[in-house]
Amino acid sequence: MSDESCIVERLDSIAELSEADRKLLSELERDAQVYPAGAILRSVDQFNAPLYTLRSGWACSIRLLPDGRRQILEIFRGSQIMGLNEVGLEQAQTELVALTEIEACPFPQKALLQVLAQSASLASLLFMTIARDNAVLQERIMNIGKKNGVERLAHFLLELKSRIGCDTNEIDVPFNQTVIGDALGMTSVHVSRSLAQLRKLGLLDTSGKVFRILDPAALADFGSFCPKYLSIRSDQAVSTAQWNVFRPGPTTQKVPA
Amino acid sequence: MSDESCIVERLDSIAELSEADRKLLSELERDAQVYPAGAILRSVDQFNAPLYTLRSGWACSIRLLPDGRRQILEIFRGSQIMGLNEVGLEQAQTELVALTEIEACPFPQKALLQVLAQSASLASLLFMTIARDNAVLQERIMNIGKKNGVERLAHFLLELKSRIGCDTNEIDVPFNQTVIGDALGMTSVHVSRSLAQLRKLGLLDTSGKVFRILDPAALADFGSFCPKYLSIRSDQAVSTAQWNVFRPGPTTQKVPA
DNA sequence: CGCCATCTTGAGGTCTATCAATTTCAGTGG
DNA sequence: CCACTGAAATTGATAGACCTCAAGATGGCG
Repeated sequence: MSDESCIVERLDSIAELSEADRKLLSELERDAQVYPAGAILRSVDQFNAPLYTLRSGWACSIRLLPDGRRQILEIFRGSQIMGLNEVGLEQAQTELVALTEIEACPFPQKALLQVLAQSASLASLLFMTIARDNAVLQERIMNIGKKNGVERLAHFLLELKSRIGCDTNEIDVPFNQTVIGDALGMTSVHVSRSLAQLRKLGLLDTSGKVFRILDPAALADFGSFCPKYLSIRSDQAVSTAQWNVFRPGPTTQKVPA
Repeated sequence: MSDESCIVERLDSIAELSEADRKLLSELERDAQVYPAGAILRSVDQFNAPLYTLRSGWACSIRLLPDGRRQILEIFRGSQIMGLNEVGLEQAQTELVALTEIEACPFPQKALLQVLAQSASLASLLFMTIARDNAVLQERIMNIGKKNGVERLAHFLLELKSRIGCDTNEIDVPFNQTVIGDALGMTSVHVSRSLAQLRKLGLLDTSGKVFRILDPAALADFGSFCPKYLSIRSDQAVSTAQWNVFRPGPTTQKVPA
Protein backbone atom coordinates (compact mmCIF):
# COMPACT_ATOMS: atom_id res chain seq x y z
CA MET A 1 0.00 0.00 0.00
CA SER A 2 1.61 3.23 -1.12
CA ASP A 3 0.77 6.43 0.65
CA GLU A 4 0.81 8.51 -2.50
CA SER A 5 -1.63 6.78 -4.77
CA CYS A 6 -2.85 7.90 -8.17
CA ILE A 7 -6.29 9.25 -7.46
CA VAL A 8 -5.05 11.16 -4.48
CA GLU A 9 -2.35 12.79 -6.58
CA ARG A 10 -4.76 13.72 -9.29
CA LEU A 11 -7.41 15.25 -7.08
CA ASP A 12 -4.74 16.89 -5.00
CA SER A 13 -3.52 18.67 -8.11
CA ILE A 14 -6.96 20.19 -8.50
CA ALA A 15 -7.54 21.21 -4.92
CA GLU A 16 -5.12 20.71 -2.12
CA LEU A 17 -6.36 17.87 0.04
CA SER A 18 -6.28 17.65 3.77
CA GLU A 19 -4.55 14.75 5.41
CA ALA A 20 -7.90 13.27 6.38
CA ASP A 21 -9.12 13.42 2.81
CA ARG A 22 -5.96 11.83 1.53
CA LYS A 23 -6.46 9.02 3.94
CA LEU A 24 -10.11 8.56 2.98
CA LEU A 25 -9.26 8.46 -0.70
CA SER A 26 -6.35 6.15 -0.36
CA GLU A 27 -8.71 3.64 1.21
CA LEU A 28 -10.14 3.29 -2.28
CA GLU A 29 -6.78 2.30 -3.65
CA ARG A 30 -5.69 -0.18 -1.08
CA ASP A 31 -5.75 -3.49 -2.77
CA ALA A 32 -4.15 -3.23 -6.18
CA GLN A 33 -4.50 -6.19 -8.49
CA VAL A 34 -2.96 -7.01 -11.81
CA TYR A 35 -5.22 -8.01 -14.69
CA PRO A 36 -3.90 -9.27 -18.02
CA ALA A 37 -4.83 -7.61 -21.29
CA GLY A 38 -8.28 -8.71 -22.33
CA ALA A 39 -9.47 -9.46 -18.81
CA ILE A 40 -13.10 -8.71 -18.14
CA LEU A 41 -13.22 -6.91 -14.82
CA ARG A 42 -16.95 -6.64 -14.77
CA SER A 43 -19.59 -8.10 -17.02
CA VAL A 44 -22.90 -6.58 -17.99
CA ASP A 45 -25.88 -6.92 -15.69
CA GLN A 46 -23.70 -7.54 -12.68
CA PHE A 47 -25.42 -6.49 -9.47
CA ASN A 48 -23.68 -4.16 -7.10
CA ALA A 49 -20.60 -4.15 -9.26
CA PRO A 50 -17.45 -2.82 -7.60
CA LEU A 51 -15.69 0.28 -8.81
CA TYR A 52 -12.03 0.36 -9.69
CA THR A 53 -9.29 2.87 -9.49
CA LEU A 54 -6.91 2.41 -12.38
CA ARG A 55 -3.25 2.79 -11.48
CA SER A 56 -1.56 1.77 -14.70
CA GLY A 57 -2.42 0.56 -18.17
CA TRP A 58 -5.45 1.12 -20.36
CA ALA A 59 -8.99 -0.14 -19.98
CA CYS A 60 -12.38 0.58 -21.47
CA SER A 61 -16.06 0.11 -20.91
CA ILE A 62 -18.05 -1.64 -23.59
CA ARG A 63 -21.69 -2.09 -24.42
CA LEU A 64 -22.97 -4.85 -26.68
CA LEU A 65 -26.07 -5.21 -28.77
CA PRO A 66 -27.79 -8.59 -28.95
CA ASP A 67 -26.46 -9.19 -32.45
CA GLY A 68 -22.88 -8.57 -31.40
CA ARG A 69 -22.35 -4.96 -32.36
CA ARG A 70 -19.92 -3.37 -29.93
CA GLN A 71 -19.62 0.20 -28.76
CA ILE A 72 -16.77 1.37 -26.59
CA LEU A 73 -18.07 4.07 -24.29
CA GLU A 74 -15.06 5.18 -22.34
CA ILE A 75 -11.37 4.62 -22.52
CA PHE A 76 -9.62 4.77 -19.16
CA ARG A 77 -6.09 5.57 -18.23
CA GLY A 78 -4.12 5.86 -15.02
CA SER A 79 -5.61 7.68 -12.04
CA GLN A 80 -9.18 7.44 -13.22
CA ILE A 81 -12.04 5.87 -11.35
CA MET A 82 -13.87 3.28 -13.41
CA GLY A 83 -17.56 2.64 -12.91
CA LEU A 84 -18.61 5.89 -11.29
CA ASN A 85 -21.65 6.09 -13.50
CA GLU A 86 -23.00 2.74 -12.34
CA VAL A 87 -23.32 3.87 -8.77
CA GLY A 88 -26.96 4.82 -8.98
CA LEU A 89 -28.04 1.81 -11.01
CA GLU A 90 -29.23 -1.62 -10.01
CA GLN A 91 -27.18 -3.44 -12.58
CA ALA A 92 -24.10 -2.53 -14.55
CA GLN A 93 -24.89 -1.41 -18.07
CA THR A 94 -21.43 -1.91 -19.44
CA GLU A 95 -18.62 -4.39 -19.48
CA LEU A 96 -15.25 -3.33 -18.11
CA VAL A 97 -12.30 -4.68 -20.08
CA ALA A 98 -8.55 -4.32 -19.74
CA LEU A 99 -7.02 -3.17 -23.03
CA THR A 100 -3.48 -3.71 -21.82
CA GLU A 101 -2.18 -5.34 -18.70
CA ILE A 102 -3.45 -3.12 -15.95
CA GLU A 103 -3.10 -2.55 -12.26
CA ALA A 104 -6.45 -1.71 -10.71
CA CYS A 105 -7.92 -1.49 -7.24
CA PRO A 106 -11.48 -2.71 -6.80
CA PHE A 107 -13.63 -1.20 -4.08
CA PRO A 108 -17.34 -1.46 -3.27
CA GLN A 109 -19.90 1.19 -4.22
CA LYS A 110 -20.59 1.58 -0.55
CA ALA A 111 -17.06 2.85 -0.02
CA LEU A 112 -17.63 5.63 -2.48
CA LEU A 113 -20.85 6.65 -0.81
CA GLN A 114 -19.03 6.68 2.48
CA VAL A 115 -16.44 9.04 1.11
CA LEU A 116 -19.21 11.28 -0.18
CA ALA A 117 -20.74 11.24 3.25
CA GLN A 118 -17.63 11.83 5.26
CA SER A 119 -15.99 14.61 3.34
CA ALA A 120 -17.79 17.53 1.79
CA SER A 121 -14.67 18.63 -0.03
CA LEU A 122 -14.25 15.23 -1.62
CA ALA A 123 -17.93 15.10 -2.41
CA SER A 124 -17.62 18.26 -4.41
CA LEU A 125 -14.43 17.09 -6.07
CA LEU A 126 -15.93 13.75 -7.02
CA PHE A 127 -19.04 15.49 -8.23
CA MET A 128 -16.93 17.66 -10.46
CA THR A 129 -15.08 14.59 -11.65
CA ILE A 130 -18.21 12.82 -12.77
CA ALA A 131 -19.54 16.07 -14.20
CA ARG A 132 -16.44 16.23 -16.32
CA ASP A 133 -16.92 12.62 -17.41
CA ASN A 134 -20.32 13.77 -18.48
CA ALA A 135 -18.87 16.56 -20.59
CA VAL A 136 -16.50 14.10 -22.21
CA LEU A 137 -19.40 11.84 -23.13
CA GLN A 138 -21.26 14.77 -24.61
CA GLU A 139 -18.24 15.66 -26.67
CA ARG A 140 -18.21 12.10 -27.94
CA ILE A 141 -21.86 12.26 -28.90
CA MET A 142 -21.11 15.36 -30.89
CA ASN A 143 -18.19 13.63 -32.47
CA ILE A 144 -20.05 10.51 -33.48
CA GLY A 145 -23.35 12.15 -34.31
CA LYS A 146 -22.19 14.99 -36.51
CA LYS A 147 -18.77 14.30 -37.94
CA ASN A 148 -17.40 12.07 -40.63
CA GLY A 149 -14.75 9.45 -40.10
CA VAL A 150 -11.68 11.57 -40.66
CA GLU A 151 -12.90 14.33 -38.38
CA ARG A 152 -13.79 11.86 -35.65
CA LEU A 153 -10.36 10.36 -35.83
CA ALA A 154 -8.62 13.72 -35.69
CA HIS A 155 -10.61 14.61 -32.60
CA PHE A 156 -9.99 11.23 -31.03
CA LEU A 157 -6.23 11.43 -31.45
CA LEU A 158 -6.07 14.89 -29.97
CA GLU A 159 -8.16 13.87 -27.00
CA LEU A 160 -5.82 10.95 -26.49
CA LYS A 161 -2.78 13.20 -26.65
CA SER A 162 -4.41 15.63 -24.28
CA ARG A 163 -5.16 12.92 -21.79
CA ILE A 164 -1.69 11.47 -21.86
CA GLY A 165 -0.63 14.93 -20.92
CA CYS A 166 2.94 15.10 -22.02
CA ASP A 167 4.15 17.64 -24.49
CA THR A 168 5.37 15.38 -27.25
CA ASN A 169 3.34 14.88 -30.34
CA GLU A 170 4.10 11.19 -30.34
CA ILE A 171 1.32 9.03 -29.01
CA ASP A 172 1.88 5.40 -28.24
CA VAL A 173 -1.49 3.90 -29.04
CA PRO A 174 -1.65 0.59 -27.22
CA PHE A 175 -4.70 -0.81 -28.99
CA ASN A 176 -5.61 -1.69 -32.53
CA GLN A 177 -7.79 -0.05 -35.13
CA THR A 178 -10.75 -2.24 -34.32
CA VAL A 179 -10.80 -0.73 -30.84
CA ILE A 180 -10.57 2.77 -32.25
CA GLY A 181 -13.41 1.96 -34.59
CA ASP A 182 -15.58 0.58 -31.82
CA ALA A 183 -15.01 3.77 -29.88
CA LEU A 184 -15.88 6.02 -32.80
CA GLY A 185 -18.77 4.10 -34.28
CA MET A 186 -16.97 2.99 -37.42
CA THR A 187 -15.36 -0.16 -38.77
CA SER A 188 -11.69 -0.96 -38.55
CA VAL A 189 -11.49 -0.80 -42.33
CA HIS A 190 -12.80 2.70 -42.33
CA VAL A 191 -10.42 3.67 -39.54
CA SER A 192 -7.56 2.48 -41.70
CA ARG A 193 -8.78 4.51 -44.64
CA SER A 194 -9.34 7.59 -42.53
CA LEU A 195 -5.86 7.33 -41.04
CA ALA A 196 -4.49 7.12 -44.56
CA GLN A 197 -6.35 10.28 -45.39
CA LEU A 198 -4.88 12.13 -42.41
CA ARG A 199 -1.45 11.00 -43.54
CA LYS A 200 -2.13 12.23 -47.04
CA LEU A 201 -3.18 15.57 -45.62
CA GLY A 202 0.18 15.78 -43.92
CA LEU A 203 -1.36 15.93 -40.47
CA LEU A 204 -0.26 12.58 -39.16
CA ASP A 205 2.54 10.10 -39.39
CA THR A 206 2.30 6.54 -38.15
CA SER A 207 4.90 3.91 -37.65
CA GLY A 208 3.58 0.84 -35.93
CA LYS A 209 1.79 1.74 -32.73
CA VAL A 210 3.32 5.20 -32.53
CA PHE A 211 1.28 8.02 -33.99
CA ARG A 212 3.04 11.29 -34.60
CA ILE A 213 0.93 14.38 -34.95
CA LEU A 214 2.66 16.63 -37.44
CA ASP A 215 0.56 19.75 -37.11
CA PRO A 216 -1.50 19.81 -33.88
CA ALA A 217 -3.11 23.16 -34.64
CA ALA A 218 -4.23 22.14 -38.10
CA LEU A 219 -5.45 18.79 -36.82
CA ALA A 220 -7.42 20.51 -34.06
CA ASP A 221 -8.97 22.83 -36.56
CA PHE A 222 -9.79 19.95 -38.85
CA GLY A 223 -11.40 17.84 -36.13
CA SER A 224 -13.00 20.77 -34.27
CA PHE A 225 -11.10 19.85 -31.17
CA CYS A 226 -11.00 22.21 -28.25
CA PRO A 227 -9.62 20.82 -24.98
CA LYS A 228 -11.74 22.99 -22.69
CA TYR A 229 -14.09 20.14 -21.87
CA LEU A 230 -11.26 18.07 -20.46
CA SER A 231 -10.02 20.14 -17.55
CA ILE A 232 -11.68 20.55 -14.22
CA ARG A 233 -11.56 24.10 -12.99
CA SER A 234 -9.60 24.31 -9.81
CA ASP A 235 -11.04 27.54 -8.51
CA GLN A 236 -14.40 25.91 -8.02
CA ALA A 237 -12.97 23.14 -5.90
CA VAL A 238 -13.01 24.07 -2.28
CA SER A 239 -9.81 23.83 -0.39
CA THR A 240 -10.07 21.03 2.04
CA ALA A 241 -9.03 22.30 5.41
CA GLN A 242 -11.94 24.58 6.08
CA TRP A 243 -14.45 21.89 5.31
CA ASN A 244 -13.35 19.08 7.43
CA VAL A 245 -14.28 20.98 10.51
CA PHE A 246 -17.87 20.10 9.80
CA ARG A 247 -17.37 16.38 9.41
CA PRO A 248 -16.31 15.01 12.73
CA GLY A 249 -15.28 11.43 13.14
CA PRO A 250 -15.83 8.34 11.03
CA THR A 251 -19.45 7.57 10.22
CA THR A 252 -18.86 4.27 8.57
CA GLN A 253 -21.21 2.26 10.69
CA LYS A 254 -24.10 4.43 9.67
CA VAL A 255 -24.02 3.34 6.07
CA PRO A 256 -26.79 0.85 5.36
CA ALA A 257 -25.74 -2.42 3.85
CA MET B 1 -42.72 30.05 -3.84
CA SER B 2 -44.27 26.63 -3.40
CA ASP B 3 -43.19 24.36 -0.61
CA GLU B 4 -43.51 21.21 -2.65
CA SER B 5 -41.36 21.86 -5.69
CA CYS B 6 -40.49 19.46 -8.45
CA ILE B 7 -36.96 18.40 -7.63
CA VAL B 8 -37.85 17.85 -4.04
CA GLU B 9 -40.70 15.61 -5.02
CA ARG B 10 -38.60 13.62 -7.39
CA LEU B 11 -35.69 13.02 -5.05
CA ASP B 12 -38.09 12.40 -2.22
CA SER B 13 -39.59 9.58 -4.23
CA ILE B 14 -36.18 7.92 -4.35
CA ALA B 15 -35.20 8.36 -0.73
CA GLU B 16 -37.31 9.99 1.89
CA LEU B 17 -35.91 13.40 2.61
CA SER B 18 -35.61 15.08 5.95
CA GLU B 19 -37.21 18.44 6.51
CA ALA B 20 -33.81 20.10 6.45
CA ASP B 21 -32.98 18.53 3.12
CA ARG B 22 -36.28 19.57 1.65
CA LYS B 23 -35.59 23.09 2.69
CA LEU B 24 -32.07 23.05 1.24
CA LEU B 25 -33.31 21.71 -2.06
CA SER B 26 -36.21 24.06 -2.36
CA GLU B 27 -33.75 26.92 -2.16
CA LEU B 28 -32.72 25.85 -5.64
CA GLU B 29 -36.23 26.31 -6.91
CA ARG B 30 -37.08 29.62 -5.43
CA ASP B 31 -37.24 32.01 -8.26
CA ALA B 32 -39.20 30.48 -11.12
CA GLN B 33 -39.16 32.28 -14.42
CA VAL B 34 -41.06 31.74 -17.63
CA TYR B 35 -39.14 31.49 -20.88
CA PRO B 36 -40.84 31.36 -24.30
CA ALA B 37 -40.22 28.54 -26.73
CA GLY B 38 -36.92 29.06 -28.47
CA ALA B 39 -35.39 31.11 -25.67
CA ILE B 40 -31.68 30.61 -25.15
CA LEU B 41 -31.19 30.24 -21.42
CA ARG B 42 -27.46 29.92 -21.66
CA SER B 43 -25.11 30.32 -24.58
CA VAL B 44 -21.89 28.48 -25.23
CA ASP B 45 -18.68 29.63 -23.58
CA GLN B 46 -20.54 31.42 -20.83
CA PHE B 47 -18.47 31.67 -17.67
CA ASN B 48 -19.90 30.50 -14.41
CA ALA B 49 -23.20 29.70 -16.04
CA PRO B 50 -26.11 29.21 -13.68
CA LEU B 51 -27.94 25.93 -13.37
CA TYR B 52 -31.67 25.60 -13.76
CA THR B 53 -34.34 23.43 -12.30
CA LEU B 54 -37.01 22.77 -14.86
CA ARG B 55 -40.54 22.86 -13.52
CA SER B 56 -42.59 22.57 -16.67
CA GLY B 57 -42.12 22.30 -20.40
CA TRP B 58 -39.33 20.85 -22.50
CA ALA B 59 -35.80 22.09 -23.03
CA CYS B 60 -32.57 20.77 -24.47
CA SER B 61 -28.85 21.33 -24.53
CA ILE B 62 -27.20 21.86 -27.88
CA ARG B 63 -23.69 21.87 -29.21
CA LEU B 64 -22.72 23.49 -32.48
CA LEU B 65 -19.86 22.95 -34.88
CA PRO B 66 -18.22 25.96 -36.54
CA ASP B 67 -19.93 25.18 -39.83
CA GLY B 68 -23.38 25.10 -38.26
CA ARG B 69 -23.93 21.41 -37.68
CA ARG B 70 -26.07 20.94 -34.56
CA GLN B 71 -26.16 18.13 -32.06
CA ILE B 72 -28.73 17.95 -29.31
CA LEU B 73 -27.13 16.34 -26.28
CA GLU B 74 -29.88 16.14 -23.75
CA ILE B 75 -33.60 16.66 -23.73
CA PHE B 76 -34.97 17.87 -20.42
CA ARG B 77 -38.38 17.60 -18.88
CA GLY B 78 -39.98 18.64 -15.64
CA SER B 79 -38.16 18.08 -12.35
CA GLN B 80 -34.75 17.77 -13.90
CA ILE B 81 -31.73 19.88 -13.12
CA MET B 82 -30.17 21.40 -16.22
CA GLY B 83 -26.47 22.11 -16.42
CA LEU B 84 -25.19 19.72 -13.77
CA ASN B 85 -22.40 18.57 -16.00
CA GLU B 86 -21.01 22.05 -16.46
CA VAL B 87 -20.28 22.45 -12.78
CA GLY B 88 -16.64 21.42 -12.98
CA LEU B 89 -15.84 23.37 -16.12
CA GLU B 90 -14.63 26.91 -16.66
CA GLN B 91 -17.00 27.60 -19.52
CA ALA B 92 -20.25 26.07 -20.62
CA GLN B 93 -19.81 23.64 -23.48
CA THR B 94 -23.41 23.66 -24.58
CA GLU B 95 -26.25 25.99 -25.27
CA LEU B 96 -29.44 25.61 -23.24
CA VAL B 97 -32.61 26.16 -25.24
CA ALA B 98 -36.30 26.04 -24.40
CA LEU B 99 -38.14 23.72 -26.79
CA THR B 100 -41.55 24.76 -25.53
CA GLU B 101 -42.55 27.51 -23.19
CA ILE B 102 -40.93 26.53 -19.92
CA GLU B 103 -40.89 27.46 -16.30
CA ALA B 104 -37.38 27.23 -14.91
CA CYS B 105 -35.53 28.35 -11.81
CA PRO B 106 -31.97 29.57 -12.27
CA PHE B 107 -29.52 29.19 -9.42
CA PRO B 108 -25.74 29.66 -9.18
CA GLN B 109 -23.26 26.81 -9.27
CA LYS B 110 -22.16 27.85 -5.84
CA ALA B 111 -25.58 26.98 -4.49
CA LEU B 112 -25.24 23.44 -5.70
CA LEU B 113 -21.83 23.08 -4.12
CA GLN B 114 -23.29 24.40 -0.91
CA VAL B 115 -25.96 21.75 -0.96
CA LEU B 116 -23.31 19.11 -1.54
CA ALA B 117 -21.42 20.47 1.41
CA GLN B 118 -24.28 20.77 3.82
CA SER B 119 -26.06 17.51 3.33
CA ALA B 120 -24.39 14.18 2.87
CA SER B 121 -27.67 12.53 1.98
CA LEU B 122 -28.32 15.03 -0.77
CA ALA B 123 -24.73 14.75 -1.93
CA SER B 124 -25.18 11.06 -2.49
CA LEU B 125 -28.57 11.56 -4.13
CA LEU B 126 -27.25 14.22 -6.45
CA PHE B 127 -24.25 12.09 -7.21
CA MET B 128 -26.54 9.27 -8.19
CA THR B 129 -28.56 11.67 -10.29
CA ILE B 130 -25.59 12.79 -12.29
CA ALA B 131 -24.35 9.22 -12.50
CA ARG B 132 -27.66 8.32 -14.07
CA ASP B 133 -27.33 11.20 -16.53
CA ASN B 134 -24.05 9.63 -17.40
CA ALA B 135 -25.67 6.28 -18.08
CA VAL B 136 -28.24 7.98 -20.29
CA LEU B 137 -25.50 9.63 -22.31
CA GLN B 138 -23.75 6.32 -22.73
CA GLU B 139 -26.95 4.77 -23.94
CA ARG B 140 -27.21 7.54 -26.49
CA ILE B 141 -23.66 6.95 -27.70
CA MET B 142 -24.56 3.32 -28.21
CA ASN B 143 -27.68 4.37 -30.03
CA ILE B 144 -25.99 6.80 -32.38
CA GLY B 145 -22.77 4.89 -32.86
CA LYS B 146 -24.08 1.45 -33.59
CA LYS B 147 -27.66 1.59 -34.81
CA ASN B 148 -29.35 2.60 -38.00
CA GLY B 149 -31.98 5.28 -38.26
CA VAL B 150 -35.04 3.17 -37.62
CA GLU B 151 -33.53 1.51 -34.58
CA ARG B 152 -32.41 4.82 -33.15
CA LEU B 153 -35.87 6.20 -33.55
CA ALA B 154 -37.51 3.22 -31.91
CA HIS B 155 -35.19 3.56 -28.95
CA PHE B 156 -35.71 7.30 -28.77
CA LEU B 157 -39.49 7.02 -28.68
CA LEU B 158 -39.42 4.43 -25.94
CA GLU B 159 -37.05 6.49 -23.85
CA LEU B 160 -39.38 9.42 -24.29
CA LYS B 161 -42.36 7.35 -23.23
CA SER B 162 -40.46 6.02 -20.27
CA ARG B 163 -39.50 9.47 -19.13
CA ILE B 164 -42.99 10.84 -19.41
CA GLY B 165 -43.84 8.06 -17.08
CA CYS B 166 -47.52 7.52 -17.65
CA ASP B 167 -48.91 4.22 -18.80
CA THR B 168 -50.47 5.25 -22.06
CA ASN B 169 -48.81 4.46 -25.32
CA GLU B 170 -49.64 7.87 -26.69
CA ILE B 171 -46.79 10.34 -26.60
CA ASP B 172 -47.36 13.98 -27.26
CA VAL B 173 -44.12 14.99 -28.93
CA PRO B 174 -43.84 18.75 -28.58
CA PHE B 175 -41.03 19.28 -31.07
CA ASN B 176 -40.50 18.68 -34.74
CA GLN B 177 -38.58 16.11 -36.70
CA THR B 178 -35.60 18.39 -37.14
CA VAL B 179 -35.16 18.35 -33.37
CA ILE B 180 -35.46 14.58 -33.27
CA GLY B 181 -32.91 14.36 -36.03
CA ASP B 182 -30.48 16.67 -34.27
CA ALA B 183 -30.77 14.51 -31.20
CA LEU B 184 -30.17 11.29 -33.08
CA GLY B 185 -27.49 12.42 -35.48
CA MET B 186 -29.63 12.22 -38.60
CA THR B 187 -31.43 14.62 -40.90
CA SER B 188 -35.08 15.51 -40.59
CA VAL B 189 -35.67 13.90 -43.97
CA HIS B 190 -34.28 10.64 -42.74
CA VAL B 191 -36.35 10.91 -39.58
CA SER B 192 -39.43 11.22 -41.69
CA ARG B 193 -38.51 8.16 -43.72
CA SER B 194 -37.63 6.15 -40.64
CA LEU B 195 -40.94 7.04 -39.03
CA ALA B 196 -42.66 5.88 -42.18
CA GLN B 197 -40.84 2.60 -41.88
CA LEU B 198 -41.94 2.12 -38.29
CA ARG B 199 -45.50 2.77 -39.41
CA LYS B 200 -45.15 0.26 -42.20
CA LEU B 201 -43.87 -2.28 -39.70
CA GLY B 202 -47.04 -1.75 -37.71
CA LEU B 203 -45.13 -0.56 -34.65
CA LEU B 204 -46.20 3.04 -34.65
CA ASP B 205 -49.05 5.29 -35.54
CA THR B 206 -48.77 9.04 -35.85
CA SER B 207 -51.36 11.72 -36.15
CA GLY B 208 -49.94 15.18 -35.91
CA LYS B 209 -47.80 15.56 -32.81
CA VAL B 210 -49.24 12.51 -31.12
CA PHE B 211 -47.29 9.31 -31.55
CA ARG B 212 -49.04 6.08 -30.64
CA ILE B 213 -46.88 3.07 -29.96
CA LEU B 214 -48.82 0.06 -31.18
CA ASP B 215 -46.63 -2.72 -29.88
CA PRO B 216 -44.25 -1.55 -27.14
CA ALA B 217 -42.66 -4.95 -26.68
CA ALA B 218 -41.93 -5.40 -30.37
CA LEU B 219 -40.66 -1.85 -30.62
CA ALA B 220 -38.38 -2.38 -27.64
CA ASP B 221 -37.03 -5.53 -29.18
CA PHE B 222 -36.55 -3.79 -32.48
CA GLY B 223 -34.70 -0.81 -30.99
CA SER B 224 -32.85 -2.81 -28.32
CA PHE B 225 -34.45 -0.72 -25.64
CA CYS B 226 -34.17 -1.74 -22.02
CA PRO B 227 -35.23 0.85 -19.45
CA LYS B 228 -32.84 -0.28 -16.73
CA TYR B 229 -30.48 2.59 -17.35
CA LEU B 230 -33.18 5.12 -16.56
CA SER B 231 -34.05 4.36 -12.97
CA ILE B 232 -32.05 5.25 -9.93
CA ARG B 233 -31.97 2.46 -7.40
CA SER B 234 -33.60 3.56 -4.23
CA ASP B 235 -31.96 1.05 -1.90
CA GLN B 236 -28.60 2.68 -2.46
CA ALA B 237 -29.87 6.08 -1.49
CA VAL B 238 -29.39 6.65 2.18
CA SER B 239 -32.39 7.65 4.17
CA THR B 240 -31.93 11.14 5.28
CA ALA B 241 -32.50 11.24 8.98
CA GLN B 242 -29.50 9.26 10.07
CA TRP B 243 -27.16 11.36 8.03
CA ASN B 244 -28.07 14.80 9.01
CA VAL B 245 -26.66 14.23 12.42
CA PHE B 246 -23.25 14.72 10.93
CA ARG B 247 -24.01 17.98 9.16
CA PRO B 248 -24.84 20.48 11.81
CA GLY B 249 -26.03 23.93 10.93
CA PRO B 250 -25.64 26.02 7.84
CA THR B 251 -22.11 26.42 6.60
CA THR B 252 -22.87 28.84 3.88
CA GLN B 253 -20.46 31.49 4.89
CA LYS B 254 -17.59 29.10 4.57
CA VAL B 255 -18.08 28.68 0.85
CA PRO B 256 -15.51 30.70 -1.06
CA ALA B 257 -16.82 33.10 -3.63
C1' DC C 1 -59.19 31.31 -48.06
C1' DG C 2 -54.34 31.92 -47.99
C1' DC C 3 -50.06 31.70 -45.40
C1' DC C 4 -46.44 29.45 -43.23
C1' DA C 5 -44.05 25.83 -41.02
C1' DT C 6 -43.71 21.14 -41.23
C1' DC C 7 -43.85 16.84 -43.25
C1' DT C 8 -43.50 13.79 -47.22
C1' DT C 9 -41.61 11.96 -51.38
C1' DG C 10 -38.33 11.50 -55.27
C1' DA C 11 -33.74 11.37 -57.53
C1' DG C 12 -28.98 11.51 -57.35
C1' DG C 13 -24.66 11.55 -54.89
C1' DT C 14 -21.57 10.74 -50.85
C1' DC C 15 -20.14 8.28 -46.97
C1' DT C 16 -19.52 4.07 -44.75
C1' DA C 17 -20.12 -1.07 -44.34
C1' DT C 18 -19.18 -5.50 -46.04
C1' DC C 19 -16.58 -9.02 -48.10
C1' DA C 20 -12.39 -10.59 -49.66
C1' DA C 21 -7.66 -10.52 -51.14
C1' DT C 22 -3.16 -8.89 -50.21
C1' DT C 23 0.56 -6.88 -47.56
C1' DT C 24 3.01 -5.78 -43.37
C1' DC C 25 5.05 -6.91 -39.26
C1' DA C 26 6.38 -8.90 -34.85
C1' DG C 27 7.18 -13.10 -32.95
C1' DT C 28 8.63 -18.00 -33.15
C1' DG C 29 11.24 -21.84 -34.10
C1' DG C 30 14.36 -24.16 -37.04
C1' DC D 1 19.94 -15.85 -40.33
C1' DC D 2 15.84 -17.10 -42.44
C1' DA D 3 11.40 -19.27 -43.30
C1' DC D 4 6.96 -19.80 -40.97
C1' DT D 5 2.92 -18.01 -38.58
C1' DG D 6 -0.91 -15.31 -37.08
C1' DA D 7 -2.65 -10.91 -36.01
C1' DA D 8 -3.20 -6.51 -37.77
C1' DA D 9 -3.30 -3.22 -41.46
C1' DT D 10 -4.04 -2.00 -46.15
C1' DT D 11 -6.43 -2.03 -50.52
C1' DG D 12 -10.13 -2.95 -53.96
C1' DA D 13 -14.87 -3.71 -55.38
C1' DT D 14 -19.56 -3.60 -54.40
C1' DA D 15 -23.71 -2.67 -51.75
C1' DG D 16 -26.40 -0.21 -48.52
C1' DA D 17 -27.35 3.67 -45.49
C1' DC D 18 -27.84 8.30 -45.27
C1' DC D 19 -27.48 13.12 -47.10
C1' DT D 20 -28.66 16.84 -50.18
C1' DC D 21 -31.47 19.30 -53.02
C1' DA D 22 -35.85 20.17 -54.50
C1' DA D 23 -40.59 19.70 -55.41
C1' DG D 24 -45.16 18.75 -53.58
C1' DA D 25 -48.49 17.66 -49.80
C1' DT D 26 -50.39 18.53 -45.35
C1' DG D 27 -52.19 20.98 -41.68
C1' DG D 28 -52.69 24.58 -38.17
C1' DC D 29 -53.98 29.34 -37.88
C1' DG D 30 -55.15 34.10 -38.75
